[in-house]
Formats: sequence, structure tokens, C-alpha cells
Amino acid sequence: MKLTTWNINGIRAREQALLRWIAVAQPDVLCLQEIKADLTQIPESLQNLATHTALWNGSAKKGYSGTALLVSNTLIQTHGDAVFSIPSFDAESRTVQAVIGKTVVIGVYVPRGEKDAAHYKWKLDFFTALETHTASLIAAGHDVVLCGDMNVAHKDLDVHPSQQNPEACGQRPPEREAIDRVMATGFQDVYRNLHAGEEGCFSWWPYWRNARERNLGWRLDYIYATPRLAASATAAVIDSSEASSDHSPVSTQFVI
Amino acid sequence: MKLTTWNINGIRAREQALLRWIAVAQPDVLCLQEIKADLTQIPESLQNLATHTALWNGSAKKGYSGTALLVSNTLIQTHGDAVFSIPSFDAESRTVQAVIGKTVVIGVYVPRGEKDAAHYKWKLDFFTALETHTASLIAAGHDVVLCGDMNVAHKDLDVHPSQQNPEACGQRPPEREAIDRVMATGFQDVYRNLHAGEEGCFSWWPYWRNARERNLGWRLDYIYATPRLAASATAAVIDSSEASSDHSPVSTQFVI
DNA sequence: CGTCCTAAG
DNA sequence: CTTAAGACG
Repeated sequence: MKLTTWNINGIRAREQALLRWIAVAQPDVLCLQEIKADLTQIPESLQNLATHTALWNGSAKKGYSGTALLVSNTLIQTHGDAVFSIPSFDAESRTVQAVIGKTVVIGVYVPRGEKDAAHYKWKLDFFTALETHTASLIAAGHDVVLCGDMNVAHKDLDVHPSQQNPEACGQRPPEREAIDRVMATGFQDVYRNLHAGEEGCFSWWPYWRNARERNLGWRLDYIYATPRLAASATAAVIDSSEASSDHSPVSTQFVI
Repeated sequence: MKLTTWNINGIRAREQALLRWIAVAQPDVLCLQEIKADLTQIPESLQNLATHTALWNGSAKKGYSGTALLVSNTLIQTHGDAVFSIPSFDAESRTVQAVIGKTVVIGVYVPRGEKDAAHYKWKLDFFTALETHTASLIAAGHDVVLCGDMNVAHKDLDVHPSQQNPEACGQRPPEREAIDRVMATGFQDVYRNLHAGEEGCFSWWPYWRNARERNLGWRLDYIYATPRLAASATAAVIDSSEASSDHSPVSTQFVI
């Protein structure tokens, strides 16, 4: 099962790039964040994909946030009619979930938390709710994939040395500890498992000052998996050649 | 003296088209409307033209309205230091004026008047103020050119037959009569003098429904001149090949 | 910087 | 349709 998470920063602006990328990469599961569109605004071409069935969690606030989870029709046929959605646990369309075979896939778009103190606290609360949710799924015996834009660089290694700053939102100890607690419910960082200690692995770059060309990035997009799944991962890649959004797609291949 | 009036719909979006057009057309006087920029936002290339000196009446409301009058440096040198500006008679940067030799050139951007009844009344008041202003200049013996985006199609001939509608703002009898009264202070319509009865002469087309390609336009941009000047006009053209704005430049050549 | 919103034309 | 401002990231 090839799974990808990608913050596409506007599904309307990304229509062509996204169609092309899906055709080439052929992911079995594709979690999208920041679609910035409601159900009436999503391009028809993406609503009517021949290859995939989509769960849309469209933007509740116009042009803001929004997530989706696309599952290849092959996989659905193989595993039966096992796709369903749950309401997001906030009013900003930040989560989407599907059950595929015996695996639960959760896609999240964690709030940035930089607006003010309340927003930052809400970001930490988001992780706490996530922790509760994944703990209960894992306790029930599910294999779980939790992926998406965490809006936190989990370790110093996940930020370019020139951009490291423990005061910066996205690098603060409390956020990193919140991720620790989510992972402690039973997850491994699939990309880091396969690229242990490797420097310069980023999935987001600011649009300004040629940050992408200079690789002054952060790793904000993660695929966490429960141990059996994580052990089955044969590859994990960040496709930094796909530079249409400020985030690049992060993919892995599970053998299940 | 070659004079042009052009509603450019955003001087920042028009920077390259405008530079190119000035280089090719070499107008002696260029009246611009809807520059949609204040003095700090006007592109440097246009502030530092080698060929022309500009009077900017920058947008008072951010990104809204704004006019300018550019005079070729040759003309200034020929006629001495005769360029000056007057404050606009409203708070929306809609007028600009220069004295060039013995001729007064006035550039105006008349309000559209479509928002509500008060706005429409204000449009009519604008013409009344204009009438007072031009009457006094003409009484003082000046040659006067009044040009710009009048936001009124003066005659039925100035609107494509399929778009004619006496209820439509820009075609209503009171607006047309307001133009009549301004012209009665002593002006002739230079373009119409040289294209009497000619159909399909428009200077504005809606951006939508391929109106420009189908010539479903209106003539909204006029050059009015006092009789001696008007009689000297050897040509008047609408350069509809310049299609970067929704208005095309309207030019005439006076022999003075 | 880029995407989307809204106001205005 | 197009421009530009403003919110947000």
C-alpha cells in the first residue's frame, strides 16, 4: 500500500499539478491538507477521478483549511466497501479518517498556532485529542496510520540548522512533547526509520527568499504508523521535485 | 501636440504595457485614469521616465481611482516651465490639470455612479462642478482640452446596438444631458468630429463574454476641445489593438 | 510569496 | 473578467 500525505495549499490552484502527480505516482491512499475549498468548489476533474474515491472534509470557513482522503478504487475493491468518514473533532475541517482493510488511516492538518496564545493552546489541545483518539484505536487492536501536516518539526534534525530556534512556533518544547505523547500511544516515524540521522530532509519551505532552492526547510509532514505497519515499510520519500505547493508530498510503501 | 487619454485599470498591472505603449506612440500629453496606486506604489520605471514629466494624483483610497497626466519633456522645454497641478475637487483623486503653452489640459475620471442613488447623484454633481470649472477657464480665454473616462456613452451611436438601454447607468438621459451642458461651455467631441456617424467606435468593453472580440463595447473615453483646437485636429484614433486594460487608449493630434 | 476573500469596476 | 486589499499561512 503506497500512502502519501501532501499539504497542497489550495486544491483549485493545484488542479493540474495534482492530477498529473496522481497519474504518475499512483498512490493507494492520498491524504490532502489545506484544500481551501468547500464541496461546491472542488474541481470536477478531482471529484470524478476514475482511479480513486475521495472523502472530502471541505472548508467550513471559506477558503480556509479543509482536508481530504483519497483511496484507490483497486484497494476498495480488494478490501470491500470499508471506507467511511468521521466528523472532525473541531469546526475547521482538519481531520479525515478511513478504514482500509484492517488499517485505520487518519489524515490531519494541525493548526499552526502562531496567531496568539489561545490559538497556540488550541494547537496543544488538538494533539491531546489526537492522543486520546489514537490510543483508543490502538487499544482496540487496529493497525493505524496517522499522517499529515503536524505544523511541528519534531526534532532539531527536522529543521535546517540556520533556521533552528526553540522559541519559534513549530519548534517549541511543549509542541514537540505533545508529538512525543501522541507517538507514545504506539507510533513510529516511518520516514525517519528509513532515513535515521539523515540531514536536510524537509517537506516545507517558506515561499520567500529562495528558501526551497537553498533547502532552508522544515520537516512538518509526517507518516506515523503502528509497529507492525512501520516494520513493513520498504521505502519513504519526500518528492521535493514537486514544488507547486510550499509543501512537497511525503510517501511511503507498506507491504500489507 | 499628440494627446492621449487612457483608463489603464491599475498602473502596477500595466507597467510593461504602458512603457511599451509610450515608447511606440510617443504622446506629448498622456492622461491616465484608474492608476489604482498611491505615490509610494507607482512603479519606479514610470516615475523616472526619461521622456516625460508626470503629475500624479495618487489614489487617496488604497487601490481605488487615481489619475495622472504625463507631459513630454520636449514640450515642456519648448513651452517653458508651464506645468502645474490643481487639487482635485473631490477626495477621490479623479482630476488632474496642466497648463501647456496657452492650452489647459484637464484629465478626469468620472465616477461610475452605479453603486446607489447617492453615488449616481454625485456623478451628476461631478459634471456640474466640471461645467463651472471649464466655463470659467473658457471665459478667461484659454484653449482647453477636457479628456478622460466620462463613464457615460454620450449618444446611442456610442454603444453597440445590442447593449443600448436607456435605463443602464452610463446611458441615462440625465447623464447625457450633464455632458451636453459641459460641452455647451464650449467644447467639441474631437473623435466624433473626425468620425461623424461612424458605427462601432468604442473605447471600453466588458472583460467578460468575449465582449471585446465581438466589439460589444461602449465609447466612454472622450477628448473634448475648444473650437480653435478642435479645428486643428488632424486625426483621432482608438487603439483597440492595445487590449491590456478594459479600456483602449484614445488619441488625437492637434496642430498648434 | 502564494492562495483565497471581498469590494469595486 | 480583472485589479487590488486583506487575511492567513
